Amino acid sequence: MWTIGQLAQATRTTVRALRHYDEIGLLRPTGRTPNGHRRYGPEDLRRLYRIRSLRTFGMSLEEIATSLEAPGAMETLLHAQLALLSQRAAELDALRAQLTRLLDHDDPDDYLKALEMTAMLDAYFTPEQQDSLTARREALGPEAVESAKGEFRTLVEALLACVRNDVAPDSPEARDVVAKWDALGAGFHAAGTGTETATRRMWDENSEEISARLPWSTEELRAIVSFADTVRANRP
Amino acid sequence: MWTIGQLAQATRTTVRALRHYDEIGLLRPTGRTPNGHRRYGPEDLRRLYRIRSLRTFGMSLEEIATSLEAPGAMETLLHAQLALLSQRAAELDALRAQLTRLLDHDDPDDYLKALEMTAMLDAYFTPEQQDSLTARREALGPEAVESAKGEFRTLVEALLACVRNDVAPDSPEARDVVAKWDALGAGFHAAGTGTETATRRMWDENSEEISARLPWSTEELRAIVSFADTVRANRP
DNA sequence: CGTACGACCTGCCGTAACGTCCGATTCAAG
DNA sequence: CTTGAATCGGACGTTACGGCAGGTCGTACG
Repeated sequence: MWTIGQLAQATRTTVRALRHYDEIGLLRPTGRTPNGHRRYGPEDLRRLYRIRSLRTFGMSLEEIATSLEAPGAMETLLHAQLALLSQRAAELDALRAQLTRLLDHDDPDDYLKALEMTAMLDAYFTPEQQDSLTARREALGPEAVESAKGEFRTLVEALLACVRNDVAPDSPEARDVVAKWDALGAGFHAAGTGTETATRRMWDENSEEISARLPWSTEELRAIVSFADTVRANRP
Repeated sequence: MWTIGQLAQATRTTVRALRHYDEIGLLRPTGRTPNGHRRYGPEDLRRLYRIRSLRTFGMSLEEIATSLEAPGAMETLLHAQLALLSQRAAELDALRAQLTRLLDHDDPDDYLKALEMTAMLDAYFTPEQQDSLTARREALGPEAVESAKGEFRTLVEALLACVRNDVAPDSPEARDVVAKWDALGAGFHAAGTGTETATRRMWDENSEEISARLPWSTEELRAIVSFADTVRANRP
């Protein structure tokens, strides 16, 4: 039989934790001395060892309580906990990869924009969609991505010119530049992933933020998007 | 300019979280309408994106606040966070391996004893010491471990016989059996790791619990340990 | 014999990042 | 004008304890 201090020292826990376990009914001491001090016996020690062990595996005290009362539930819960640990490990790896990419970025003087982009992507694309996008970019190769950036600028200027000159939405000229525009975007979206509509939503709802890191104003971008919509609507 | 609800929806956060950020001064809205409703501007949105991004990397709101105020601290903090994530990943892997071993154990009908043992090991051996012990066991091979278990039982019985028959602690018979006992234990301890003294402490402080899963009583075990001590003390 | 000290007791507040619920306003629409 | 949705501030709940306050008990020391 041990006092609470002895038990805490023997199991590398704290007196406070043991009192907490007593409070919530997880580990009641075998008895009390006449003056009210807790007395722990060998059975309590064993139970405490089980508790501490399950806690290192990340179980909550409530889960531990139920698993210790229902003997058959133990194996199930341990397997569930293993699955949970594996899942968390996978998530952690993904996060680590993401953070590594961010730190390896070619523009290391300003992480703020990159941070905003990751959060924006998180808000608009599911993890699978993000994987699809990066896979697509990697398949295209970095030089293709760079040339796409250049083409993007050219197309934006061309569309802007159309808008400024009031080019008719059903003219072959307008149709040609919009077709090129759509083809450029399509190169980055795998079919059936929904990345196109997500991109569109992101573009619509964050045009101000997106324009903040592009050399055109919100109004200009909005104008060309609306113009492109009209052109598509007027296609045969 | 957006209301709190619009901002929450656009960034996949919650109204409550935004109010919380306002409360702690992490993200103050640009202004308020005359009636007191919060109004968020583009600058707020960008800041929120940074906040959410840093949060997915596991930073606390306090860390985020400091890193957003001090622009130079950002890179340092991101690297520190990457190191932290890597460390947690390693810990998670170790836990997963431990839990897998426990579930693969050859005695699957009773996890309770195994759980008690893992907690006991955690309490008495540092992680390095535990690694050293398992490495030693694996180097010896499973058949050697099994034969050691048998030899262990034989030696315990021999020591018990010595105690019961009041064999003199300086007799060659006693010295022989204690030498064999020490040699058996030494086979599992790598030199300089401190596992021997840790094992001894564990044995002394948990003799009741250890005896609970051995076919001898606490008193018998205590008696042979004390006898062995005497024999060692009487060695030339 | 008094007292100082250590170990124990109960009870209460604090933590991080919000979730949830409350009653009171205020907005937008019909 | 009324109704439903959105917003406001305030308060409490969550997890697994840490820490502190104020009181009790036993013992060792001067």
